[in-house]
Amino acid sequence: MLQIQQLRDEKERIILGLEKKFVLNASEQVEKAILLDNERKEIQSNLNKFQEEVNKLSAEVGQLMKSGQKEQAEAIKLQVAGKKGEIKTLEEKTAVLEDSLFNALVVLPNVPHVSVPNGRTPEENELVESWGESKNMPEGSLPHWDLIAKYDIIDFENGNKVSGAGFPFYKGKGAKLQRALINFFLDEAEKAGYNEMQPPIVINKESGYGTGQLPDKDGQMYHIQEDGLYMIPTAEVPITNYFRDTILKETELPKKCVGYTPCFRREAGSWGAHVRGLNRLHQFDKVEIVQIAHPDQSYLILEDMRKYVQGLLEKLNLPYRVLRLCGGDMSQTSALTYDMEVYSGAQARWLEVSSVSNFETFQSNRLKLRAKSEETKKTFLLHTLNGSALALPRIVAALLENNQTPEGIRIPDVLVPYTRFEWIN
RNA sequence: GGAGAGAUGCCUGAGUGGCCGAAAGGAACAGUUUGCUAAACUGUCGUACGGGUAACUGUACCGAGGGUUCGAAUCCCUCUCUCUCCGCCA
Repeated sequence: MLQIQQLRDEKERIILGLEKKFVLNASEQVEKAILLDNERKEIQSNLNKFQEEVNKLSAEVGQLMKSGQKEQAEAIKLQVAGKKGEIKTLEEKTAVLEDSLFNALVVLPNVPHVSVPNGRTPEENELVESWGESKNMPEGSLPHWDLIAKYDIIDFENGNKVSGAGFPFYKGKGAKLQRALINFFLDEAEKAGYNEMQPPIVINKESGYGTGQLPDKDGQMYHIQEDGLYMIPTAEVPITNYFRDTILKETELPKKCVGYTPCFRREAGSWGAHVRGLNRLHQFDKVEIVQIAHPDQSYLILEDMRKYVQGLLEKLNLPYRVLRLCGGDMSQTSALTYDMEVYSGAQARWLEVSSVSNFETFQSNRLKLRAKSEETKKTFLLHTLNGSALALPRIVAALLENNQTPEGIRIPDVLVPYTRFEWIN
């Protein structure tokens, strides 16, 4: 959520940014929020004056009672009682205004970074770099869903029976490959200085708001109504919320965390073409990296995280490209997002395998995630960043497709110590 | 799930209606001194929203939300959470 102070201080930049994300009536929405806040301030300072008077008078009553001047005390009591109605009214007005202001702010998306390209559709994303040869596979190459069936490593039919579409069983070498990838990703992250965490996979409403999944993506999360809990769509949510309501020391920064969790997405409405096999699931595994950074360093750290993810893809020998998402293709909460896409030769298309983002203060504002400056002794909001490192299903799909041979599927060298087999055949 | 106890600042913990935004101790930070793998002393040490260039100042916050009262950390109600014992259990 944007801060009202940002709207005041950088109105023009905010409005332009919102327009880059195609927010309707951006200028009017910003103006409306500022007006609401002006009104709020006025009423609040009015209320504070009344409260000050009441506090002073009440203190006098105390003094008078002590010195036994009962009658004067009674007179002042009446005075105070007269102001109570006014205070009540002002309090109610303040509450209503605060609520309206919140509602006006919470619907605004984050403002994109200056480097974010203009554009509305995925085609307008900017190609930043690419690695490896993205060639189409030779004649007779199979897409991963056929390979899965051929080697019997993932079972969609029984997943369908037991849970529903999008909840497959991984079997035999398919299951071991999952385990290998998770361990490989966690070990790599640890080497890069990330602290491993195993977070809860259900979260409460407050956490959903903290990282911005609520109210925006309400329908995308599985909701356990009876307990008021949501199943996490990504480990970003519990790990970032771990730092909710905290004031860190500058010397502790940056905080680097990594966690593996299953992720759950309802993906309501987006079922259809292009989602065969592993391309889109309701439950999938992902290793997520999260950093809490000083505002001065967050963009350097973002580059660092991006390079880290690219390094993983290179170790797995998967050809990829890096895109800087355009305004229209970015999420509500992000200020700058890089997508990593791996080329699937057999499907002849790019598959998004990772998304690395800087949220600046958009999440930390709601999270109340701050640090205290050593010099000024003031608190300030920190920047939050995260990225998939990596999400399994599409990595598995790409590995299967790109490494298929007549003899079977070749496991990349770096994974063999984890799988303890070299071929799926 | 049953019974009881509790929730105070970074931590421990005092505070049962006005003198409490809150004692004391610890931790941390700064300074002084003695000196050397530290000690002693002194000082600083919550957050948010307003006003002010600033010093400073007003208000709110003692788990959350309501209530009583001229006045609430302190009394009442509701909720949440924690702990202990019992039950159940991976």
